[in-house]
Amino acid sequence: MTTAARPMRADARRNYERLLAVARDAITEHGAEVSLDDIARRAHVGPGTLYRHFPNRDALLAAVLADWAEELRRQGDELVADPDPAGALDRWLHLLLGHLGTYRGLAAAILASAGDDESALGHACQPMHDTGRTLVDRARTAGTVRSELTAADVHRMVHGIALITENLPDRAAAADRMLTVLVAGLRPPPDAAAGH
Amino acid sequence: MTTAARPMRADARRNYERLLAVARDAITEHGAEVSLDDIARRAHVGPGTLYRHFPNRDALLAAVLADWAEELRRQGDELVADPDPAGALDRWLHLLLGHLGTYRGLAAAILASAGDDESALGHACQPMHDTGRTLVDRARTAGTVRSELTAADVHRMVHGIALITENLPDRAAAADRMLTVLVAGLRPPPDAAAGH
DNA sequence: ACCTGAACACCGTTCAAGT
DNA sequence: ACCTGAACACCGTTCAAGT
Repeated sequence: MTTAARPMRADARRNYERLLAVARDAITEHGAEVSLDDIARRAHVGPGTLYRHFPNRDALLAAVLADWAEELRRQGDELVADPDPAGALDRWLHLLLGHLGTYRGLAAAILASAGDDESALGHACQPMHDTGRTLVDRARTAGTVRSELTAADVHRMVHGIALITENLPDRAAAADRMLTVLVAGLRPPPDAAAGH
Repeated sequence: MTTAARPMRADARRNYERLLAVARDAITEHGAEVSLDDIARRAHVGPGTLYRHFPNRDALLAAVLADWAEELRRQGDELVADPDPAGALDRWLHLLLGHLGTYRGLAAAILASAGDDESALGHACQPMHDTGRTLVDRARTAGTVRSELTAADVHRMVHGIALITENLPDRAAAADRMLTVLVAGLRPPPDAAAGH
């Protein structure tokens, strides 16, 4: 569902598609905070046309990320079906961190929109958050995640790692080191292992 | 050293002090990304006067944070003198995280300025980074921090926790939970404990 | 030596006028 | 129904003119 199902005038549809393609390129090149004016200019439409199709930056991001979110949801479903709670969660966090590295500024945008029902981006990322909740809750029940942690805590920390590594020259390696720390730290301390 | 030692014309000094006081209030209220124009207006000076005293936002932040950085350096020195490597590092990370929560946007600003020699803020935070490096290196040598981690990794992760918690309603509690995860994850895995 | 504030090049956003 | 682009209220930053 890359495009809306509702019929659209031919020129409007062309503008919509062009804006989406241009936005994807612009965000790839300059990050999620790229100038909306710039996108409109590059798509050869007035700023008003961009706003007609995408009432705010979040809506545009949500549209650009539709396939991105769908792919993450699909892979998340597979992990939810995986019988190993600890392994599935670890793989999910790796997957999530990798996906968050797709565009600069992405982790910050998603973090800011999380839980905001008004935000199109928050809505687009709901399946992702649901997957995380399922996997964290299951791992906590299985005793491989500290009891005091919420799923939101864990997701937020992965977003944090994406945030603080996105401008590093050795981005991927640094992110891996930090995710290893996070994953190790999630485990309950040894003396509490039998408490559940 | 809240003010420069170089002599200054009386009216210039008044403007400097007023800008600093207004900036501190404005940053307390609206975060580190508050409008510089707004600060100039509230201090009853033209924007040019603000720029004359503080050539950019980083310079203003560095001036506002002078006492902040000094206090952190002082407490860091005490911890460097502490004979317990693991305990001193843990207390330092708690201290740092608490200090980063003083102003919204502070962690992001410091993170962006870290290692930039042109940045006044980067310069102001150098003692803080040095303290962290000393404490992390010592703990790593003592075998209580994973060998692959750099001091920058650890500091960055603390900044990340400050970043992702700064807008939460239960900011302090969430930050504590996350720091516990980080501190636990820093430890080398059990099977590598004897490797050093 | 320092201050002032107009001016510039940008933003995001809105909206009256067009087709 | 949709597009256009001028207009508005903001930015950060610079600089010629004042004192």
